Amino acid sequence: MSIETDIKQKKFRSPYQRLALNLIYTSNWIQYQQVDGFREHDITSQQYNVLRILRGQYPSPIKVSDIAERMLDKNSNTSRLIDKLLAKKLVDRKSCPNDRRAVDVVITEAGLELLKKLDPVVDEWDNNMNAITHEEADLISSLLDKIRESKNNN
Amino acid sequence: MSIETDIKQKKFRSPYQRLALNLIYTSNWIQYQQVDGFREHDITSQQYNVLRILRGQYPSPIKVSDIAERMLDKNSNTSRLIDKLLAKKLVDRKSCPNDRRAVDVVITEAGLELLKKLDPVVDEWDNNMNAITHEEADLISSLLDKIRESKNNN
DNA sequence: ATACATATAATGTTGAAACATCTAATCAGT
DNA sequence: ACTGATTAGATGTTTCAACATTATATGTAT
Repeated sequence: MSIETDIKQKKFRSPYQRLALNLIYTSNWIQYQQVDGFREHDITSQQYNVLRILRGQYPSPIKVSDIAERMLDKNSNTSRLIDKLLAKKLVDRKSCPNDRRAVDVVITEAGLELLKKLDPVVDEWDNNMNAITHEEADLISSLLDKIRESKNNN
Repeated sequence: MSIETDIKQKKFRSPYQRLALNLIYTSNWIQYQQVDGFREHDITSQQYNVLRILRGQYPSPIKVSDIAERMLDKNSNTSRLIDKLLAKKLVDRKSCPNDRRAVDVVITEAGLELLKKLDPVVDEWDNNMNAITHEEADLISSLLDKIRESKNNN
């Protein structure tokens, strides 16, 4: 459905405004799918995001601040997210030997297994985008990059 | 900056996955701007969203459920959002004469004035997208619509 | 070496989101 | 008209997000 129909707004102040609303709306739409899908695995999208970052580094540990830097939601409270993951034994945490302020985090076997189980589910969500081509997806990605880029140079 | 750099992830499982992450990331990025900008006006993005919906109907009233339907975040608790707006005297609320279950909401003069003050600010955010053209913005919008459309038909 | 600034993570607090439940009004079928 | 189902909105509760503050460790300049 067009964004006009979805939010029942006929006119926008500019194509940019329509795009901004569409981006937020579509992002929410994607995230609802995820929240629903992750619920039965007793994990949140943010926790999943952390686990995936940890897998990207595995078997190397990674500091809490580096995790925070890589998250989609830069405001998330990484300390407490890791508390939750630790309670579920999906990650290990130990003080970093080189810098006693820092804390090293590693994904556990159980964490890796959970991700493995979730991979096909997540792939399926992503592939639900196949109403557009790979090339179109890449085109959007590069245009979004361009949008964010320009603002940083203000 | 490219999404690869922003979230420091070099490889994605597919162009669709990169797009999904980019959409969420960019949506968050847009919303942070808004939260910051609205703060000094003592209003949240969601409250702003409600006010804009109300202005779209002005001077007609609109039911709470109709507001909920038009919101970007379909899960928001519209009742309590309107409580907040009422407390700031930005909206009026009265029982709907035709259906005593329903509640009619109208934006007040103060609400309209606030929106008027915010319009140039919001336009400026939207126009920060001018690293891409109007045509490119419309192209993205229509591709996003296509993505959501396909899922509804599953 | 000391003092001050910065970096890192944890914690405290407040308000909102998420979700379920509840009440009242309306509708639909008999 | 009566029953059950549905709709609309409000409210209760728990968890989480947002933001500020704190504690400790490290870096830097004198």
